[in-house]
Amino acid sequence: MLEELARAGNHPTADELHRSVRRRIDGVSLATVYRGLDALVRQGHVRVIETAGGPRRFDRTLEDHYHVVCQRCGRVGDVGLRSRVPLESTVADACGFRVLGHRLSFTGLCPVCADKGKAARQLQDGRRRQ
Amino acid sequence: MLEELARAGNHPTADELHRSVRRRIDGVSLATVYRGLDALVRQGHVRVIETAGGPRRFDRTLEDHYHVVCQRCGRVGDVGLRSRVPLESTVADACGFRVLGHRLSFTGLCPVCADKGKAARQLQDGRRRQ
DNA sequence: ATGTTTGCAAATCTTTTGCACACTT
DNA sequence: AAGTGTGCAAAAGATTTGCAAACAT
Repeated sequence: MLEELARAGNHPTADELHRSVRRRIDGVSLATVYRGLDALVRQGHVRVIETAGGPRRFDRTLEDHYHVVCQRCGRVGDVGLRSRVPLESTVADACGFRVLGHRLSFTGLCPVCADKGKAARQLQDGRRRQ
Repeated sequence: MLEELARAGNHPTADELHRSVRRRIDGVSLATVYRGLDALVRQGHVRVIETAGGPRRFDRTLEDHYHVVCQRCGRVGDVGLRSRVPLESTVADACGFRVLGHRLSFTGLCPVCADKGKAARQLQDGRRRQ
């Protein structure tokens, strides 16, 4: 149900999803979206993407994969790569914690913002040469 | 100045730092701590640790290193390990973004919480056997 | 009738900001 | 007097929660 609506965006925030859902069923509150997402996450149908310093995003791809976050617009992309992170036992030795998992994400620029950046730089170069 | 006070905890949140600072200089507001930290970060004297789903923490260790976050109490430890993360160009190929960096952290249990967990488990085992 | 699901508004938590006042040069 | 730094209170953004009304069984 909410599952169906999740495809309205690829890695939506609760708020984005709320807007999408609202388009078909009017009067759905943001709280309901949060509660629905929470249920779906608890049932394992949806995964949470915790991006540092940004709203939570939700992902209906369940296979293990990493994410790349655009540092300009926040858009999130998938990175289908098997882990190359140091073994957890190695880390445990290095820090004294009992290590249970890791969290890895990449930062950069999405295609759209990379283009914008390029355009801006060319504009500057132009001005400099005037 | 604030630098000096940062050693009141190892990876303090703004709030923890505020409490520490307050102990010596009374009447310092949380806003001032935030403003001071912001300045120190901009000057490169302090680094920010963005922990997924928790308050920001601040780190006066400037060398590159990773962190391990206790999933029970939020305590943060250092992990001095050189990166073994896939090359950024490899990732870029896999996702279409212009990849500029990565963020890696480990999750687990700090020594204190690991002990608590162990104690709790032993208690349960005891009950089960009664 | 009982239990679950909602919408709404208010509370929460972390961080930022507007503003007036103090302190400096 | 102009500039900087501060406290306070309010705003901000994301998420959660209490509660009463709506719905379902």
